[in-house]
Amino acid sequence: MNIETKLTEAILAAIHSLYGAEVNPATVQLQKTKKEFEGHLTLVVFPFLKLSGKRPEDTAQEIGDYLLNQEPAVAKFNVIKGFLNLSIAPSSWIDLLQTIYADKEYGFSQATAQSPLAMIEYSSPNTNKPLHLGHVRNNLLGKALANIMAANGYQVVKTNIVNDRGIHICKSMLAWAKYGNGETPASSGKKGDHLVGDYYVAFDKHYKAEIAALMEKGLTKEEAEAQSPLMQEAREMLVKWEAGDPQVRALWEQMNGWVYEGFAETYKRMGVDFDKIYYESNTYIDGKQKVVEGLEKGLFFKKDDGSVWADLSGEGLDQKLLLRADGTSVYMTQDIGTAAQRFADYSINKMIYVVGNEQNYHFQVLSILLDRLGFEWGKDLVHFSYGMVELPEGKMKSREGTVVDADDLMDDMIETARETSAELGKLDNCSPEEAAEIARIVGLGALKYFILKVDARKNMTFNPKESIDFNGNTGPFIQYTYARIQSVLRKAAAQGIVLPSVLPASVALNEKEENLIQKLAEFATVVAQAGTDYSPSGIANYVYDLVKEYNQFYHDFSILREENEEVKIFRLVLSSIVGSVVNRGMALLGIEVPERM
RNA sequence: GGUUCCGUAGCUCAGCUGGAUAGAGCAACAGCCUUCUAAGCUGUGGGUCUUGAGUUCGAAUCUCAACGGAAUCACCA
Repeated sequence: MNIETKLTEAILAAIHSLYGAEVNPATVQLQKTKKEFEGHLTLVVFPFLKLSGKRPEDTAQEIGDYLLNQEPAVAKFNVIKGFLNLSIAPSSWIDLLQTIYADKEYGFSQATAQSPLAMIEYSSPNTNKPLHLGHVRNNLLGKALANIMAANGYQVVKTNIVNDRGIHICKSMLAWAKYGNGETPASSGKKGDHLVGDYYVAFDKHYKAEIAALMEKGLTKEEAEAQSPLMQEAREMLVKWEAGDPQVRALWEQMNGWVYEGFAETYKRMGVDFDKIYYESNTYIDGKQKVVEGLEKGLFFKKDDGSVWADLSGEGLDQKLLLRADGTSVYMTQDIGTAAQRFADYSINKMIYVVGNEQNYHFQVLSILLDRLGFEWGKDLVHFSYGMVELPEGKMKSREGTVVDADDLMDDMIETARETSAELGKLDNCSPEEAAEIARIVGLGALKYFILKVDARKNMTFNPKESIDFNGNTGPFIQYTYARIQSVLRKAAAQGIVLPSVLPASVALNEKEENLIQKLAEFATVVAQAGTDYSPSGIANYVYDLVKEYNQFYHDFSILREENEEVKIFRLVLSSIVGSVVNRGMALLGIEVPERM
């Protein structure tokens, strides 16, 4: 049993016995003892002064005496002001470690068919351009969140809503048809999403040129934009698409197909995946349907021009458009339709949308609308809102060409990892295949960890040149520690040492070992906390703390050269547990760990 | 202007269900590789936790206000 839980119970018993009072377990504040003081756990006694009617020091002393007599886990204690510092008996540490060691799923809960189902939407790309740095943050957060929810006993469905319709894809299609010479991914050797993205850029270029030419002739910018033949063609194409024009549809399917192939490659490399993908081209009709139903039920209202609105002034918000006067749908309509399809497909208990914080308002509204429309999870939907990724020069602007492409970024990271490994001579004994694999794991690990360790809500700065280094609080540092643990374990195995399944009972622990055990025990709490807080960064920072703690231990105490056989075995087991927890923590973040590096 | 979020070391970030002298990394400086992987370890310097009130025995943490920054308040998605 967890030491903290055990102590909390003992403290409750102490208070009952000493002062005859039942107190709320939440008032028992146990915290880690500060480094400067002796002890492992500290009880804050201030909340109990009213019950004892005594000074803080005396109250702490009384409780300490009681615990020392009644609770075997307490070996000794000291009192400083209102703080009761408890020292835990070594046997309790060993028991705790044994529990963690024996439980391969320590800290995780398995989902059953009865478990609540969480659907997590993330990524949500447009089909007119490749994935960029913003998507990278989204994808990593979404995947990590899915892992964390699963570890907390949810059934998890990962989903993606692809924005595959609208004027943006028509622009790419039109540009390809006009300027493309029939170029395909196969003929050009370009990745499909990049190819389509290039034509999106080409459209913009030609469009800009048209505007400029029209303005030369004396038109205002607005007039020029309205008259641009290219833009008119794009709009006509959208109308044809909506009408189901076979030619336009065929081109649309062909080009989207290229994009999906490209995305699939990027996703695979990034290590993200989906259980179910929805397409807006399929859901927007349902959305309109739902809105019409809502209108009939009197949930929404119609304006004179025929447009349909929701009145949210009761919730302190404005009126929100749901259907245009011409009957076409807007973003909100599509999200309602998507929600309807999802609800029909799965019995969702919790819906989590991983979407940037620029859409906070949208999801506030969506939550209310879904609730009105009768979706059970609508009121409690979670908008897992994350901040923007900025570059040192400022925000990414596609117009200014400062967008960081996801594929390029991963290439760069892996290349940097390869170079660094080579400089350090790490790969001298590896085959080229092994070296490439390690570079991949380390490069991607650096990228993923760098992004995930930051609180998702915050805007973050990403400096491709400087921000990614491999020292300190980074993915490679953690991976490196893991690899070193594996190395020690391999060497031990080579010496014929077999790790026992039961720990030696009477090892004298040093302070570093006690700290490590305490840190390992926190893993379960941290995973649970990350689940309720939707916080991958909580996991990331925990793993770093653990690794840092282990590194100090590693440098202070030799493992394989330890003469006392029992101590050696104990330290090997401790190392292997640290390795296992690090591995599982990183797995929650979607980060691989290498066996050597 | 309304709403939401953020403000902690020179820089990038932890810490936030209120607890003792606020922590890491980077950068700077000084040590440690014939010894389990130096992508490491140790040490030094660096802070009015934006500001001001309030609640409390006790506030970086909770409340309110101000200041600074971001997003949004589109018949774009």
